[in-house]
Amino acid sequence: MTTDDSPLVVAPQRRRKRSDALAARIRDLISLHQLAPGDRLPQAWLAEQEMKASKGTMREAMKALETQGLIKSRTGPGGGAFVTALSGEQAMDLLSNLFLFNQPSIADVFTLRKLLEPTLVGSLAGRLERHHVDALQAAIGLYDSEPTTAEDVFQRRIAELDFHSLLASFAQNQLLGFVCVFLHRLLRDLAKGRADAAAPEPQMHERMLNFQVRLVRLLMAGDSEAATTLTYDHLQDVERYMLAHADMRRSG
Amino acid sequence: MTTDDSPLVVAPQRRRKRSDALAARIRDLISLHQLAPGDRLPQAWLAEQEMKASKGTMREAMKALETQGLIKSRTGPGGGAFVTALSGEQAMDLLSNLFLFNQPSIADVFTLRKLLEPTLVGSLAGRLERHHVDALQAAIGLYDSEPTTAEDVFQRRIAELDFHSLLASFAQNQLLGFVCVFLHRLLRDLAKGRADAAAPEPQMHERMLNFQVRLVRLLMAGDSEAATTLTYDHLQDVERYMLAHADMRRSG
DNA sequence: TTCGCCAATTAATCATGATTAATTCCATCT
DNA sequence: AGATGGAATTAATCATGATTAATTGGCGAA
Repeated sequence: MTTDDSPLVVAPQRRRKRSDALAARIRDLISLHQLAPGDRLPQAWLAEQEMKASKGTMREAMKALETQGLIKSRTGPGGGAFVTALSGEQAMDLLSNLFLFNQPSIADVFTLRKLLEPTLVGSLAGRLERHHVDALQAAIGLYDSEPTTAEDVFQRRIAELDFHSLLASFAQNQLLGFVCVFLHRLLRDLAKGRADAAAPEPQMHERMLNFQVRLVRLLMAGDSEAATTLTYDHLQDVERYMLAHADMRRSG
Repeated sequence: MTTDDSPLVVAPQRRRKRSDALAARIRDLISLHQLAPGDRLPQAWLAEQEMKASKGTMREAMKALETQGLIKSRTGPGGGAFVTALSGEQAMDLLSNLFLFNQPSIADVFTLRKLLEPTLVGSLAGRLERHHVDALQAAIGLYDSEPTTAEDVFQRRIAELDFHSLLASFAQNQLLGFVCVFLHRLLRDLAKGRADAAAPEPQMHERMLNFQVRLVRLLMAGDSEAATTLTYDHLQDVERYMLAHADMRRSG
């Protein structure tokens, strides 16, 4: 290793900003001291002596940590900066920026859904508590008529995704649940981007409803295998529907 | 130490900070004007007149956007704030905070891996370019001897994950690739947390190597099905190994 | 031409107070 | 008791300059 750090050759990374260094330092201190969510950050760390940074720079560092969901600050007596656990919600907000300019295709999303959700749903069989079932029942879109306006169609598609997200949130495997909920979110975003065109298939809503009711029944009965299969078939159906819809839109 | 269950009232969401409102406003402006990565943010937006915020507050807002990976600022003539696309790397950094306090179990991660990676690898069969193969060959850990020290074992486990991440990065389905790479990252973090204990199974390294060589051969031959199966079996093997290792550690 | 130095440009940081807003806690008041 | 009205506390924001650092582009020297 030579002492040659000529910036012309290897200067992709601009020198780290002080505020970033500060944020990293504080993060390290948190993990070093094993602070848990709810714990307060010693104001000594924030006393800008720590790394000779001025008030404003420290403020930026705190803002960065707050944006990362690591801390939250409260005013008032006993206030200050507190460690928090990044919420799934917030994590998805951050993650969604990844696909802001490079949206995945519907097919890509469904590839993942078909691989993950059947297993997820199967794992729920026989494990639903009363409140789970109640929540699912409440989420089932019990409209008695076919949707009429395009807005109607859109609303029900969203409701359908909400139902799946609710299911996913019950998963024991939180990682699995998180990924699935995020996939649903991607689909919602994709749907919003093209909130138009009425339903090409009048019976679709009926089939959705049918699926939800049957699935809950199977889960309560503890029939894991049937629930898995039903979910897979349903996803296949929905994917076909969405792709056809996308095609329609492209050609129309 | 009491467990904190205070927020029964669902936290009356403190009023949004001005800096956050500013950041949101700018994000909206970006999407409204359809700015693409590389585009420069009109300094008019940043002129603190826009929402009568002072310099410091605006600075915080910019820091938030930068942390979210939406912008980057450059000094010098022609400098300023520029729209950027959040990189996968950065996205994983942000996402990893989600599991900082609530780490998933090895079994949970492998549940996802076994569902996703066989399919991913199968999709690569017959699609590898020359440079892909070269990269894979280079990544194959061609050590001729079994690892000796614990550090050795750790290094090779990391190398194995790197190999899988490299594979995943070649996937057509970027979403699938991203999730898999993130799973590997989780495992690396888990491994770092317990970088100890020498290899309980001397032949493990050999089997890993064997897998990598055979897999590349199958992929080049375009045998999707065999590659899929091989990957699944391999994952099963590695999972068993890691779980046994975790058990050892718990009992030791 | 090619290299290195200088000037111009623009963000980053420093410095320093002052003012405003949110929140808690306690002491009255009803 | 329960409501209410302050203090007291602490973050958030405002204001204002000044100084430092990174970067670009051009100009003259090798």
